Amino acid sequence: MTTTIEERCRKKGVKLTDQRKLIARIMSNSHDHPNVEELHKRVSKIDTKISIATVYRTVKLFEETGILTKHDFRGEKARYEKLSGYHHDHLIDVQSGEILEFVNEEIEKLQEKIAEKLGYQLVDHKLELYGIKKKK
Amino acid sequence: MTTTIEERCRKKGVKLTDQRKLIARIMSNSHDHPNVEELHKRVSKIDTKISIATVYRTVKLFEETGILTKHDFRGEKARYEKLSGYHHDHLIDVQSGEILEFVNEEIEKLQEKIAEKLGYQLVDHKLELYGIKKKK
DNA sequence: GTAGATGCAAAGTATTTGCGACAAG
DNA sequence: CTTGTCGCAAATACTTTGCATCTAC
Repeated sequence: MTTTIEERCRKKGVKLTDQRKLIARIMSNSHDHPNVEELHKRVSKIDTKISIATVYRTVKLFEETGILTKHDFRGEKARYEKLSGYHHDHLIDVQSGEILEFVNEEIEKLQEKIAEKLGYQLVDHKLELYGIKKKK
Repeated sequence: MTTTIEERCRKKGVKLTDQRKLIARIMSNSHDHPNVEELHKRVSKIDTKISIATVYRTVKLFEETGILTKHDFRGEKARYEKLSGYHHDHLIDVQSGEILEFVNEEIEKLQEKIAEKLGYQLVDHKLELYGIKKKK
């Protein structure tokens, strides 16, 4: 895991500082979508000297390097997530704030088709569902 | 058009000030998705005294009243759009910044289905496609 | 007349940046 | 060594808010 990130950094000529390694490691082990403040809190537990400016700089760098993705969910501050191999979208529980991930091939294909019809080649997309839990 | 907005305001007990009427009118006549700064520029041409704070307060109010919707497209400042009767999603040209609107029933239904499968009732969603124009 | 709206400037948030000290390659 | 990074604090960008004044109803 960490090796992969380190390799990716080397390939891009990105210096591997302790701070970056730490942020990479924490994000690799995080299975949620922390915002910068929360991420800073997590890394601070290990490196008490790390500044939030470095966290901001690093997530931005990692986003450009393709290690993290940024999410701007409705009304919230930016959250980050490790870029895992498989693509997925999100469903946000508007009551609890919980975030579920899902994959749906059919919807992916439809999006391509729509873009095509409009004369565009899809380079990216964002699909967010907002819902409330059903009681059975 | 304007009548409708005024009616909606009365129904909600929202006072109809000149500033609000003006903002409503400008948004009704706008067929794009201006951000607050741009909207303030447009209304300022007619009412040179209107403050940007009022524009911020009004778009927020109109959003809650169901007159406008807010969009947070990737990396841009918040944009607003009049809530027209029909629902649509957006395709953003990543090169020119142009925004196209589209409707696709199939995708709407799929989203419902996905939410359902996850045990949720859909209350809202956001679908944005980012693409580059194809040359023929 | 009164509750609520406005304009202004000041205060918040979230994020970025300049700079001298420092560390990676 | 040299180039890029770090921590810090100051700066920026966008948005909200306190307050005295004014306006819709």
